[in-house]
This record gives sequence, structure tokens and C-alpha cells, in this order.
Amino acid sequence: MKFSKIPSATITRLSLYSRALEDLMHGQVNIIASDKLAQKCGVNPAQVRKDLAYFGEFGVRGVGYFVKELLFEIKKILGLNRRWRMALIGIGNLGLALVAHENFLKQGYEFVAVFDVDPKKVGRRLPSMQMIHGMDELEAIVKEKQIEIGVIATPASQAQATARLLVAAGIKAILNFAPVQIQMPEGFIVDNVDFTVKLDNLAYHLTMEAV
Amino acid sequence: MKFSKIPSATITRLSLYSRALEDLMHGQVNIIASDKLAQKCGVNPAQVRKDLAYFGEFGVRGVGYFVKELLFEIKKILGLNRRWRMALIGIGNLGLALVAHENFLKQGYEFVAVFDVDPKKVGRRLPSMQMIHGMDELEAIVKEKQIEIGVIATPASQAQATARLLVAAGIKAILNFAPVQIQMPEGFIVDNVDFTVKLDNLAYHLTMEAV
DNA sequence: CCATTCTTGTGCAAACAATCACATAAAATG
DNA sequence: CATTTTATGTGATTGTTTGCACAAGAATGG
Ligand SMILES: NC(=O)c1ccc[n+]([C@@H]2O[C@H](COP(=O)([O-])OP(=O)(O)OC[C@H]3O[C@@H](n4cnc5c(N)ncnc54)[C@H](O)[C@@H]3O)[C@@H](O)[C@H]2O)c1
Ligand SMILES: NC(=O)c1ccc[n+]([C@@H]2O[C@H](COP(=O)([O-])OP(=O)(O)OC[C@H]3O[C@@H](n4cnc5c(N)ncnc54)[C@H](O)[C@@H]3O)[C@@H](O)[C@H]2O)c1
Repeated sequence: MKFSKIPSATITRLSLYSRALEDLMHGQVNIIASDKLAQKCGVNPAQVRKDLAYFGEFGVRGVGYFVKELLFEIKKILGLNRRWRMALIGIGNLGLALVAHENFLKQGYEFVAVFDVDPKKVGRRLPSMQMIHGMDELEAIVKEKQIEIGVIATPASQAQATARLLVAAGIKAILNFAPVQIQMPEGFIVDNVDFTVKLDNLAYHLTMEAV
Repeated sequence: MKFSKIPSATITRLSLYSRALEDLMHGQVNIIASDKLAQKCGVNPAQVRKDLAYFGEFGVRGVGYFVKELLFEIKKILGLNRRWRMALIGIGNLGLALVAHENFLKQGYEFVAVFDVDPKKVGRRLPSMQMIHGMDELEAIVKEKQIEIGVIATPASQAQATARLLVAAGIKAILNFAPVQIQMPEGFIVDNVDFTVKLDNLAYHLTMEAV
């Protein structure tokens, strides 16, 4: 491991590599060259090699990378060799889709608790039999279940307040689906999944092309 | 307008600015300085000014930017001064959340047709009364309704094949929710909304911190 | 109407990221 | 066992993005 700073884009790509390798392993492929892996992920082959080189020498010259071994290493780097416990805040349309999505669990991400403010929802159970908790239980449950990641799926207007509650409850990282930029204190991580920004990007490119 | 190349990160930020300005307009704010706008969006003030400068001089020195006017300009740049017609492919958990989401329409994005392969779904109507079409109708409906954007919410294994059908049907841009990298012919645009990559990013940072 | 204050627009340097090109090492070949 | 082939790892290079620092323009106030 080299102790230079790792480009953030590298981390994003490692995630893509891991996914591609998972796919290759399913397809009984044992060895892959940087060319092929790069093509599968839509990046430059040298990029693949350089990204990996930040963390060690995983390949064999003249041969390529052993799929299983490389996947193991990347998962270790990303911290995917363990289970991550998450809380979902706001069980509306999107929240329901998220907790129903079984791929997260396969990847090691588990929604261990679900919260909402709507009195019509609190106290009921999801189809999965999971209980919907009120926000007053947040801190206790986060502590009890050692939850580290909070997922915000509340309306945008409530997202910042929700983030504060999550921080107060002892959560370290937030994945935010609400279309607002959330301000966090030093040392906490937020990442946004932003549908509209992506659509705007498409709209811009379509508009440009037409000119 | 300067005919230098526009950084793609600039386009992403324009989307954030537009959202922040919308919010400010709601709050009856008429004028905003780059400092404040930057803070709201979590970027550097000089960045805001430079991003805008690619497209023109929208501010008044010593004063700031007129919120309404700047919002209008940014929307024009991004192509948000019109309606965009979209097709949704794959009406599962996520697809249902997407079509139910009324914010898209407010922003000018409309799902004008919904498709699936499941014979139990095709021919039925959504709660919104929208018909679920079979994939055999794709091309005809894309043409008839002049759909330009395709949204893929099928399982990952079906995403590439679906993308090909969309291209064949005459669609120009795709927003892909499936966790795979989609290969597209020259001149077509794909963008991915990638939940897992974001989670992996959080996992990595949490893992690093702990070291 | 000059001085002061404020905030934009931008040239330039620094930081960051992607790509090329080749030395290096392992395997295959004859 | 020398030679060729293959594909990694990485220094050098090129390209892109960000951020500083300040000149320039607009309003304000005495
Ligand atoms: N549904 C989509 O496809 C979609 C797409 C893009 C963005 N989003 C964003 O995701 C978020 C959720 O979307 P949705 O469609 O599920 O909305 P929704 O209205 O269906 O669900 C929101 C849920 O949050 C709960 N809630 C409200 N305030 C809360 C609070 N302070 N604390 C806890 N829970 C609270 C509500 O009771 C409700 O159950 C929104 O910010 C939306 O803009 C959704
Ligand atoms: N649900 C989530 O929160 C979530 C989160 C992250 C990623 N995703 C991704 O989004 C996609 C959809 O997820 P989901 O949870 O809605 O899955 P889902 O299984 O609930 O729905 C998929 C739908 O696609 C339809 N479909 C299958 N093959 C098709 C084809 N060839 N053409 C058209 N339709 C087809 C199915 O009939 C089904 O209705 C998946 O790729 C998933 O990995 C979902």
C-alpha cells in the first residue's frame, strides 16, 4: 500500500471493478486482463492498472489478474468484507423500494431499522415484517443495533433536520436521496443519490446536440 | 457564450444552482451573492462565478445575481425550459416509486409511457391509470409520443438488451438504474444512477477512518 | 463628484486526473 | 535455454479542474 492520496474517482471505479469481477466469477472466468476489465467498465486499461497499483501488486505480468483473488482484494479495500448496518428514514415510495431491494443484502448492506414520522405508519409493519419506528426511538435503536449508515428518504424540506438527528444519534455516514445539499459537521460523510441532477445532465446534452 | 469546452462538473453544479435558486425564489429572496449560493451548494464561490461565466455575464458587480433572472438563464442552458418525455422500462419496486414521484413532472420530466415484459403486468393499469405496455409496442409508442429519454429499471441482466431496444426504437438518451455499465453506440448518452457505488464509497471512507 | 464599499468576472498558478509509452517480469515457444 | 509473446506496473506527459487574487464595474454616501 502506498501512502499517497487516493483519487476519489479511483474509489468509484473500484466499485465498478468489483461489480464486473463478481459478474466474471459467475461466468466461470478465472483470469482477466486489464484491457478486458477496462472495456467492461468503460474506462482506459492504464487507468485500471493505476487504480489497482495504489493498493498493491495484484496482477501477474504476461498473464493478468486472477478474478477471485482481485475481487477479494478490492472488497477488502472498500470495506465490503463485512456487514454494514443501515437505518432508513422516511418510508414512502422510494423508501419502500429500497427496503424491498434484496441486492443490498447480497452486497453486505442491511436495513436493520426503519423510521418515519407519519403516525399512520409508525407502529405498523412492512411486508417484510419489519417494524416502522417513530423518530423518538432513533437514538436508542442506533446505539442498540450499532447502526453506522443512515439513509435519508424523507421529503427535501425535512432532510437537513433528519441529518442532524442522525448525527446526534451517533451515525457516521449518510446516503441522501432528497434533492438538497446537506450540511454536515466536520468528520461526517454525506453522499447524494441525485436523480434530477442526472436527468438535467441528459437534458443538457440533448439540448446541446440539437444546436 | 464562450465556445471553449465546458467541464462536465460544471453542468452538474448548474443543476445544483438551479435547485438552490428555486428554493431561494420560494423564500422571497430576490438577490443572491456567489458566496451565499456557493455555501448553499457546498462549493467554492469562485467556482460558482466561473461556472456561470462560461455562459455569459449574469451578475451585477457589487450587487450579486438576480435570483429569478439567473434561474431563468440556468434553466435555459440546461434545457429545462421545456417538457421532456420519458419512457420507463421495468415497472418493479423502483419503477413504481419513480412514476409515483410527482417532483419529476414539476421539473419538466414526464413519464409518458411505461413498459414491462411480465405478462402479469402488461395490459394492467397503474394507480395513476397509466397503461403498462409490452415491449413489442416500444418502437411504435416512442415514435408516436416522441419520447427522447429512456429510463431503465429492469434487472441488471436485462439492462444491456433493453438499452439496445431503446436505441432501436429511436431514443437518444438513457438513464440507467441497473447496476451495470451499459455500452452504447456513438452519439447516444447514458447516465447511471448507482446506489451501490455510493454505498461502497461510504463504506470505504468509514473503513479508512477506522484505520 | 470623489472616495469607499461591495461583489462580479477572469488571468494565472497549483492541484488533480487521465493517458501514453516503455521497462519489467512471467510464460510460451522452438 | 535463448527468443518471442504477453500484459503488468509506473515514470513522464498531457490535459482538466479548481481556487486564489485582483482588476473592473456598479452602487452608496459624504
Ligand atoms: N420516489 C422517487 O422516485 C424519488 C425520485 C427522486 C428523488 N426522490 C426523493 O426521495 C425522497 C423520498 O421520496 P418519496 O417519493 O419516497 O416521498 P414520499 O412522500 O412517498 O415519502 C416520504 C416519507 O418520509 C416521511 N417523512 C416526512 N417527514 C419526515 C421526517 N421529518 N422524518 C422522518 N420521516 C419523514 C413521510 O411520512 C413519508 O413516509 C424525497 O426527498 C424525494 O424528493 C424520490
Ligand atoms: N429497488 C431499489 O431500491 C433498487 C436499488 C438499487 C438498484 N436497483 C436496480 O434497479 C433495477 C430495478 O429494481 P427493482 O427493485 O425495481 O426490481 P424488480 O425486480 O422489482 O423490477 C424489475 C421489473 O423489470 C421487469 N423486467 C424484467 N426484465 C425486463 C425486460 N427485459 N424488459 C422490460 N422489463 C423487464 C420485471 O418484470 C419487473 O417488473 C434493478 O436493476 C436493480 O438492481 C433497485
